[in-house]
Amino acid sequence: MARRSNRDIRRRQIADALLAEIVDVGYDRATIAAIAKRAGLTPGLIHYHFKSKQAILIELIQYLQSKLESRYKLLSSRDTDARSHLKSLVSAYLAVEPDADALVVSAWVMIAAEAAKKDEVREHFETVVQAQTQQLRQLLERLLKHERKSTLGSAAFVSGLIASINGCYLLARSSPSVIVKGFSFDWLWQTIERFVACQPEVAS
Amino acid sequence: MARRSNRDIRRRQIADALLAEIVDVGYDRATIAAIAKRAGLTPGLIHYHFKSKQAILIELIQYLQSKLESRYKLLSSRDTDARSHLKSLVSAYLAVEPDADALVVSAWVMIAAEAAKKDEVREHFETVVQAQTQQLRQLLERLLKHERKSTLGSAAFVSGLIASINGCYLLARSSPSVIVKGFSFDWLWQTIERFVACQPEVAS
Amino acid sequence: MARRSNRDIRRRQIADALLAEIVDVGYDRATIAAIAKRAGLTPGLIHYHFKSKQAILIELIQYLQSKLESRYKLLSSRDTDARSHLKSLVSAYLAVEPDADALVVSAWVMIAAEAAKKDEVREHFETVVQAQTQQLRQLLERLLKHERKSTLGSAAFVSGLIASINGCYLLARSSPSVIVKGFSFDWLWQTIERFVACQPEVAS
Amino acid sequence: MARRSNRDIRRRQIADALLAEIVDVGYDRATIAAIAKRAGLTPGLIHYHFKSKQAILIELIQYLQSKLESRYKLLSSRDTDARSHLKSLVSAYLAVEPDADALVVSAWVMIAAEAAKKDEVREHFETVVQAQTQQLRQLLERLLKHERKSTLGSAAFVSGLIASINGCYLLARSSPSVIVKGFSFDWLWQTIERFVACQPEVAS
DNA sequence: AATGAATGAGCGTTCATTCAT
DNA sequence: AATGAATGAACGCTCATTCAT
Repeated sequence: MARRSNRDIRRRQIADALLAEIVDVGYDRATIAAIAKRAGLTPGLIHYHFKSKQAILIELIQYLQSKLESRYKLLSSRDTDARSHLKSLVSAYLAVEPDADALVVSAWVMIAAEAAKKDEVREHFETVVQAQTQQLRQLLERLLKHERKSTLGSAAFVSGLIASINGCYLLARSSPSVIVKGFSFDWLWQTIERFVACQPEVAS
Repeated sequence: MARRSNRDIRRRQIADALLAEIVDVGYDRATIAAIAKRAGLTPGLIHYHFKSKQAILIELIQYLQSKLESRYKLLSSRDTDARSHLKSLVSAYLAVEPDADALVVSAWVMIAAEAAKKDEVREHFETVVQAQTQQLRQLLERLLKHERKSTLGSAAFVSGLIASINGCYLLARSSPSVIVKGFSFDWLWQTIERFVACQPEVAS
Repeated sequence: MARRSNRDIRRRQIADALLAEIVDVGYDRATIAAIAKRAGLTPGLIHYHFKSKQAILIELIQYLQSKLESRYKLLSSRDTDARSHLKSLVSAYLAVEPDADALVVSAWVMIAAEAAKKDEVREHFETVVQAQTQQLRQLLERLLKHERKSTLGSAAFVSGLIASINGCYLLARSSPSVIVKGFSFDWLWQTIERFVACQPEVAS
Repeated sequence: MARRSNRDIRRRQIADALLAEIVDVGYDRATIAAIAKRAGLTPGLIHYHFKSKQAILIELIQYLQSKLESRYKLLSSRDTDARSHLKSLVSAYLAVEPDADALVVSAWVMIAAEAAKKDEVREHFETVVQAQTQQLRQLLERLLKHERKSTLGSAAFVSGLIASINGCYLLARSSPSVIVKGFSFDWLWQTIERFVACQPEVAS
């Protein structure tokens, strides 16, 4: 009659609490005590489930990646044409729709800053960025093909888009006067439209 | 008889040491002891010249701003046509030329992350971002006018560019595989060229 | 399974250690390390139980107040006539009986000095002084009524008595040659007797 | 042609600055830098004229003693009858007249607190308290003799008065609600009057 | 699985004192 | 006599981590 392990539930709770703390005060200032309190747990239990604070962050990064993936799948099943499909993804990345995920993207840039400092964090962070890049690239190339445009240079363009998304979130927090609400999406979408427009057509 | 004040020299030394520490370990992990050691000073002296660690950061931000300005003036005097002038500025922002300023831009994103957390830092950071935006906008509009294109939407476009620049630096540190050397400049310049190309012409 | 909380025990231990340190070296020179050592604890634990050094002082003030109250209750139950009741209270305030409470009164003046400098400490200190004043006043007026004397001016007189008590303790530490042992009680009691003697009688 | 030494002027300046700082923040929080600034001097010069911070305090105590003495002499030459003479002295101790000396008495209790902690300071402080006691006693006994009252117990009574004066100043700072303006003088004077009234007459 | 007390290294900061000029 | 930079020890406090229960 051994109790069912609640390991996964607890790890999720803790990662969620770290996410919320990062949004509020950043990773460095997110203390174990605060994370525990927010998760409704005790400090000692945190280290029972995670060997270190950094381990929670890495779990969180992977958790965010899985969220991204399921969102991508949801989008894929819903949208029909290539353009609106891509638009949905960019919109999702930027959390245009005001939902709980707005926190996620807001925290993302704080995680990026931490990844810039710690090698192990960077490894996991980079994996997610690469996945994002792949997703965006596939949708963009689908659009280009549909419009009978060349996909030449689309990989590099997409990398820049990902950088821009992160930049928008960084500046939204550090220079809010420059990035007004709704701006990011418009800018990105127009940049994409211009890219598509400027791509040479392919011969049929 | 009285000692000559070396205040400014020391403050510069200390700000430079903080800059170097930020590049290496970020702002939070840049301890006063490490800053002092790097500057060849004793920890106590740091607080003789600065009232707090944050005060050093703010001095550093202003110092970087003045560097930006002098670089802008240098560019203005050198370049002749609007296009190469703008190109030089973007290139300068991205420290394409391999000089000591590469550290500056590399640190910039870490400072942005700190600005995202502390109000007083944000104030000073934002001022510099606004100044960057102004500079870039002036040069872009000069180019547009020269090419007889409309300047409609140039302000918003420039804000996005600044965000992209910051995003490139963030990802260059947190996802280096995505942002290979030289990529950032190319991407930004192409994005600018596409913007110019897509702008409507103005009637003469 | 869960650990039993020893919070109250620890807080008491720490407050007691602060009390002892204040007696020895005063509040300013009572370092967290010294408090911890005296309590047989580690420095870090002090701040686990108290958010700041000042918080320990405030807890100590409240603890001393509760001690005063219980002593007052004990006296009330023991003494019968008004005069000996009052005498007991004054005697208690001055710790005439050589017990552990001698430390309490000796520390009291150091706490007063700190209260003179920090607003939050003053608030709590003042509350205790007001309570002392009330207690003394009630007993004095009971005595006056018993002797069929007017209670006119008794409130002001009692305030002066409280000031005198504090003054005696201050001088007992800073000018011990002036305040010899046992002096304080005699002086205060005679001053009270003279006050009672000089009060006008009331008509029956 | 050696310059006249300004030693005494500087020492006085510094002691005055310490006095002012004590009034504002107490002795412990009176930093050398703040003392220097208030005196219009530089930090290094403080230790040129005094070997330590404590040495300034001791000089200040002696300086205050000399002030007391000159005030006593002034009073002695002005007042005629014993009662008003005594009243003047008590009034002077309490700085009833709103002059610069109000600062002196306000600082006195802070100095007493410091004397309670440091042996060397206590020595000098005690000397002044003893002098005060002598002055007060002489005037009180002159009054008693004039009124043909016994001087029995006057020495002890005066010690208590000095303690009360200090207590009033302590509480005026740490429990201002208990000691309202003007209260101290009235209380002390009434206590003195009652003492005189209760003293037995002497046979002529 | 869970608790929360306990640890201890390290942080930013203060400041009396010293010293080269 | 005077300057003000420099020193270094000590402080209050933080917090990831450990551990007895």
